[in-house]
Amino acid sequence: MGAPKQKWTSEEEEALRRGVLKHGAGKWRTIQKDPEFSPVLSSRSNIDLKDKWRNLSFSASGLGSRDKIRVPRIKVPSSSPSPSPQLLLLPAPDNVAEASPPEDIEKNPEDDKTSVPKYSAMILEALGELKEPNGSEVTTICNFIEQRHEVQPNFRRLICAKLRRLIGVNKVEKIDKSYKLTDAYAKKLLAPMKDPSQKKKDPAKPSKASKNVGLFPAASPALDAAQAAAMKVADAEAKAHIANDHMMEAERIFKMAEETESLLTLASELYDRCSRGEVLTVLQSAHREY
DNA sequence: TTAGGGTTAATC
DNA sequence: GATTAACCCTAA
Repeated sequence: MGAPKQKWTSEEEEALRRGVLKHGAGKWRTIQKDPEFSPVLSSRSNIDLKDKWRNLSFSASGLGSRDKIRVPRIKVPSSSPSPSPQLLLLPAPDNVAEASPPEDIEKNPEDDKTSVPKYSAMILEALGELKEPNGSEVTTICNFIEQRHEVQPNFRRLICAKLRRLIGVNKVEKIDKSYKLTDAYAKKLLAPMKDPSQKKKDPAKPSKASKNVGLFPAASPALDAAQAAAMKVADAEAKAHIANDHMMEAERIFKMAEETESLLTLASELYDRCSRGEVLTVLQSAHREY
């Protein structure tokens, strides 16, 4: 079709990172025009910067690229204020490397059966319970999911992707800007629960409804308990990651404090000596420091 | 100008 | 076929 996709080079990525550090996320035009970065980013528009940053953030939040180490970012409970764009800054690559791979959201082989379709399941759950005749908007779906589950900061985009996928497999249909379960799929879900004749047919076989772990009220208390346990484990893991992040940040601040203190000491010493009439050159001062 | 939703090409 | 990254479109 059009021009081939222009892959971002590591130089461009680095320039973008530094640009965001310098001007903040959201100042794409400023970054793009900054003489420091414009030579590298000349072939990129401000929109490109925004999109790339979004992709980078997306990767770092645990859903990202194949070739990057990803950081799990589970939404912090309401106790933490909504982060400013600055706080959403990606960690430097070095820091990212410290974090454990965030496969736990959707790719943990341990709980594949429940977590792989997790977001899809949440969507289906939401649509199944919202039951809005004209479908539910993405925002409504997201709000519903947010109220019930721990989600990542930018899970909304993933929800959109999942919705498209569900449309593709005929489980969901799109009406204007809203989404609802397709009649066929809704019937399929309800049939095993509602149709008494089906119950009679083969009670030994597990019904389809019982397969929908996490979708609708679980058929067995054991499933309920398993789900609850899985949620708790995921929650604990998320908290551990957050704690780790905070520790790293604390260490960084501590180092900065140390550096600042030594500078302060140096400055006051220089001041003392100068006030005693000593003549100091910059070289002397620098030498003394290092 | 930006954010966010959507589409498409590339890759696995 | 699923996922990711780059690109496009539109509303605010």
